[in-house]
Amino acid sequence: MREPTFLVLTALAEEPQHGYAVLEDVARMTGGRVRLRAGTLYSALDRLKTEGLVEVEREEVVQSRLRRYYRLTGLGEKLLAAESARLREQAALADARLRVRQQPGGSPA
Amino acid sequence: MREPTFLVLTALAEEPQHGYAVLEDVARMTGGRVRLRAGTLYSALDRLKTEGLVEVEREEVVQSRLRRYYRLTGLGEKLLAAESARLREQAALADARLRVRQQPGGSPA
DNA sequence: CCGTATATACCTGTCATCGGTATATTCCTC
DNA sequence: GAGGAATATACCGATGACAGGTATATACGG
Repeated sequence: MREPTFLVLTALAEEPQHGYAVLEDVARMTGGRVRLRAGTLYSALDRLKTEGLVEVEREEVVQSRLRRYYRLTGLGEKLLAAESARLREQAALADARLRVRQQPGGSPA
Repeated sequence: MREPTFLVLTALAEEPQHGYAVLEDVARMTGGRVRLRAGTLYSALDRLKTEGLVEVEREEVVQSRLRRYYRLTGLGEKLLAAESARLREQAALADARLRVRQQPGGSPA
């Protein structure tokens, strides 16, 4: 799973959101670093829907514009949690190696 | 940066290693989950060398076979540390959202 | 002598993502 | 009321990291 996909799932983890709200949420969560393109977002949502990680919760029409709300499925929740654990583990691996580098001498016993 | 690239940099963080050793190191670090293909590894090393994140430390000939040792550069170290921090932040983001999901009621003031 | 392990390297395909564009409506500005 | 920005969804072509396979050469075990 790549970063944009992970962030889309994260945006939907708390409560259902429509596409444009996800776009803004991701930008806010990352402090403006990640600004998803519309193409990235909607193809990701379609893909995740096909994979059963998200589903359409409801559709609203606000000011003549369609809002399609996506919700994280149970499967999506499990996968996001697993992915999050993997990220933490890899960060820990890298940090441990980098610490040894700064403080040479190999593993301390 | 994708997972294989991150793991290659991590493998080189502690001390220089040659290609095949990186392959085994990554498999060991991930408990066998990630087994890099030779094509993935060597194209990644070439790419990272071009980007200045790794460099060739030395070349040895062991049993008539060339061993090319790669070392993480200072730039590579900085980038790996930054990437590791990013992974931790994203994991924290996802975990926070998932916790709210399990325990509904929004942010607790 | 055949398969496996070590070791590097190339080459083709795939797929997520990027970047741009199209569509439509509402709000704000001039 | 014309033009631009924001909202909202959707399609399309290009890119680039990676997967998977293959080629190469040598050493070792059966």
